[in-house]
Amino acid sequence: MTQKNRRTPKAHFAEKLRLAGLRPTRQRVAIAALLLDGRHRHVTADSLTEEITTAGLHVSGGTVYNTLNQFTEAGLLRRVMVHNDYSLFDTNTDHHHHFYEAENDQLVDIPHDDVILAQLPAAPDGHEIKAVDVVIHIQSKNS
Amino acid sequence: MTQKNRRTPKAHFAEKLRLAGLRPTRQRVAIAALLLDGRHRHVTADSLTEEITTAGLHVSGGTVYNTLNQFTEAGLLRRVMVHNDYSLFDTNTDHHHHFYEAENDQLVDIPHDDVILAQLPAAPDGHEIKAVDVVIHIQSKNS
DNA sequence: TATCTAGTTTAAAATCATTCTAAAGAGCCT
DNA sequence: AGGCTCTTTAGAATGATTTTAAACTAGATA
Repeated sequence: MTQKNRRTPKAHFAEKLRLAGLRPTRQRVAIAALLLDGRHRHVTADSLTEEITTAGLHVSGGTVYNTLNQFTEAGLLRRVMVHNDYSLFDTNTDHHHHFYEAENDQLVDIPHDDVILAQLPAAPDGHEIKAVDVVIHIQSKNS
Repeated sequence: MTQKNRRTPKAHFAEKLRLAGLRPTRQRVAIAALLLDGRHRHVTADSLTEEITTAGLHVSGGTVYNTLNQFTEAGLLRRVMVHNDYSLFDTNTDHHHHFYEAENDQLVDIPHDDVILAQLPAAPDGHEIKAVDVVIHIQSKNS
């Protein structure tokens, strides 16, 4: 069982980063390999750092934050806004929405088509709509 | 022109606070008079502190934060989630949505009826929907 | 392959919004 | 007025994130 996960080799992520306009450094490739493998999930600077450590690697705190921001800027990640305690990033960049349970800080994806916006207001003069985010706040029934 | 704004006297706000389960202290009444006069706007701990100062009053930083949180908890204010730089509070607690322009950190209300949600997913098992927030991210056309 | 340079990473310090603390003060009930 | 609890206060503490300045590296060039 010494076989590493090689389904998606480094070169693939390096290329992905180049296409996104980011120089594929060792750190960025490592983080891309962890976050951009197609699995949809939500991460924080903290949880990502943990993953990196678990993978036997080390990336400085500043770089974790920088990378998360750069990936988001480049459209490889999506920032989810549900509270102001710390930043949440979604590895699913497709257009979709979220359920959020504040009590347990639980975030759950909602497929795009499960929400139908039958009518939207026109953007204010000189502006255009970039994205529409729907957050459905939920709570457990016995509260 | 030494006449003060007395359209909504202190007693009115003290009563409002009592109904909300909050002891009407000098500071809370002062803040209520500034925020709960029916004008719809968005404030931050900072902008509120400024208003208080402009009104010739003083309330400690801790109390400004506590009051904002307590008012929100009591349903007198609504927290708006559009970024994680600092907390934003909306004096309009009616159900409504927002346009948000990140570039200038501009937040604009959208009347409730201007957004029609024709279909929503069912809440996860054991949960119920508490609120649905729609944030329409916009940008100026020449960017 | 050696060299260069702009872009990156690093650890540590700095920032900044927000919360906590312990002591002083103020509603409000009797 | 007395007293009990909840509040306010200034200042310290917290914690996520950003900044710093120096060391490093990807990638282009010679």
